[in-house]
Amino acid sequence: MRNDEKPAIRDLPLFRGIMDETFDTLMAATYSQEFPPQLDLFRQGDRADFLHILVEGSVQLHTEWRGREAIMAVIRPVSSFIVAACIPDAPYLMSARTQERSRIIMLPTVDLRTALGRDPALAGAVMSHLAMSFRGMVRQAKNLKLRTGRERLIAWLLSQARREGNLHTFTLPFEKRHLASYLGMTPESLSRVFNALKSEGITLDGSRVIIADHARLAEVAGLDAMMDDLGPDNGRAEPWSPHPGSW
Amino acid sequence: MRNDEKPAIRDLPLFRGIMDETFDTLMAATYSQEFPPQLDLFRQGDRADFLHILVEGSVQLHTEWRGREAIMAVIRPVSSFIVAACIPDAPYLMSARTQERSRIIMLPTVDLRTALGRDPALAGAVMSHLAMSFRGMVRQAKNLKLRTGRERLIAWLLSQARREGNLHTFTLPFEKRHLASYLGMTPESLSRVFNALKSEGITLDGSRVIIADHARLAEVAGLDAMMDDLGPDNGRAEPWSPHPGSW
DNA sequence: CATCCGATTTGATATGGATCAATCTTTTCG
DNA sequence: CGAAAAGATTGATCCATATCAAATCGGATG
Repeated sequence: MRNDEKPAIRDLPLFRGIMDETFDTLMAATYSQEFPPQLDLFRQGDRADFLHILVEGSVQLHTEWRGREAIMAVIRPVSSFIVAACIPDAPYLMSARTQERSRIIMLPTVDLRTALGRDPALAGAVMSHLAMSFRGMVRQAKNLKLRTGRERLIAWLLSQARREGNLHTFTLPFEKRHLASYLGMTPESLSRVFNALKSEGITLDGSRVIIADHARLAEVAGLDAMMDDLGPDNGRAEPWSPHPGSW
Repeated sequence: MRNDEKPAIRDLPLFRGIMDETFDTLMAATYSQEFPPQLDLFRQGDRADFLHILVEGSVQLHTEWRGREAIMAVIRPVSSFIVAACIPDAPYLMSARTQERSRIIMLPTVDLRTALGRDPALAGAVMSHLAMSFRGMVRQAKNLKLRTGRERLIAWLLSQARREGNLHTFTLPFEKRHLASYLGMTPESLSRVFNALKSEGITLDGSRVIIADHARLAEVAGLDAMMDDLGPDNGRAEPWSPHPGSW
């Protein structure tokens, strides 16, 4: 592993509070690898042998069934992924492929498990990570059950703008067909919905998204802290009324 | 809390391996309550003050947005729920209501957190629980993205039959409109799909489901260990080929 | 056991979104 | 730079599923 990567990894939620000794032991057990774009890292059903940490590039977690496929998540650096498969030593539920050239640190689950037994703080960190992962997936399922494709797109665009820190404009971080897949629709439908959104003040210039009036749209679209990932403080503080209309 | 309930609770994945002292301390902090049917236990957005353990009855976790609502999970005894909201001290992402008369043990998150700091085994257990919860929600999201309503229903029926231990017949554990909501469709659609499934050898007698040829259907329907909850050993042992066609 | 009310089913219709096909754009690479 | 490939858009059509309305069914209750 390269030394300039260490600080960022050390600062991951997964490792932040743990003992230096634990961290060093873990890092000593890792392999670091550079992967070309579009490379399959593992497939759903494979035994989860490694905890992965994405240091550079980006990775798609996707799933396939009977010839259909859908992107479940896109990972960006620096973050760990598929922790949940490593803990119970179960097979991966999703496949992974690099989206672009990526550098990935791989930690054998054996070593993770050993460290877990030794450093309670690590267990705590893993716990938090899993809790947040779970909540993220709940959000995704809620989106799929309660919103139409159009609504999911608007919500995603607004959330993404917030994450990027620019409420007015940002560049799509992946191809439109992948966004479509992530949102659970076809590329054709996505294209049409984008067209329809012009009237709402959302315009496209290639892969650049321009949002005319973020605040108004967030209101109209029903952006919701319980359903959308609204940034770092998301769902912690509660500046909204928890029971609208209850008082 | 009633004493005859203790053994079942002690045996929860969440508490199984922990120290007796931890368990006793935790139990001493709990409130036990009996709730009538259809009672709201909490609503999404509420601060997560309690870890819940369902001892008797059944509970629906559901979610609402703009007048639409969907059931995300149905909990049956004995099991803990909404652990994931307690860990990071975040608001509930789902609302809960009793489906029938239910007895619920409530453990203040404060006490849970104290115990977590004292007993590493508890942290381990929570970790496992969260990992499995996450995987369950991934399965649900995969279902929604990759399958049609018809396919989701078939998969659910077959899985349910396995869980109940009778591959041939079982009784629906809740009303059809709730099943529809859980599967992400309207009651009308569910009814029509059931009708269409007669030709596949699935018949309905009131709330009794009869499956003519489970094995054949499981094959035809593409029941999949990576997507369906196939029972206790689900996704652990690997009696299937991880890469169909790879050798 | 008759009544009532909610759950379910059935029917008719509307619509979101998929599919298939063709064209246009952008990127890649010799 | 220019051809080829891949991605995106547009158009036409089809299908799954929602919606709205009405008719049954079935269980709870007095």
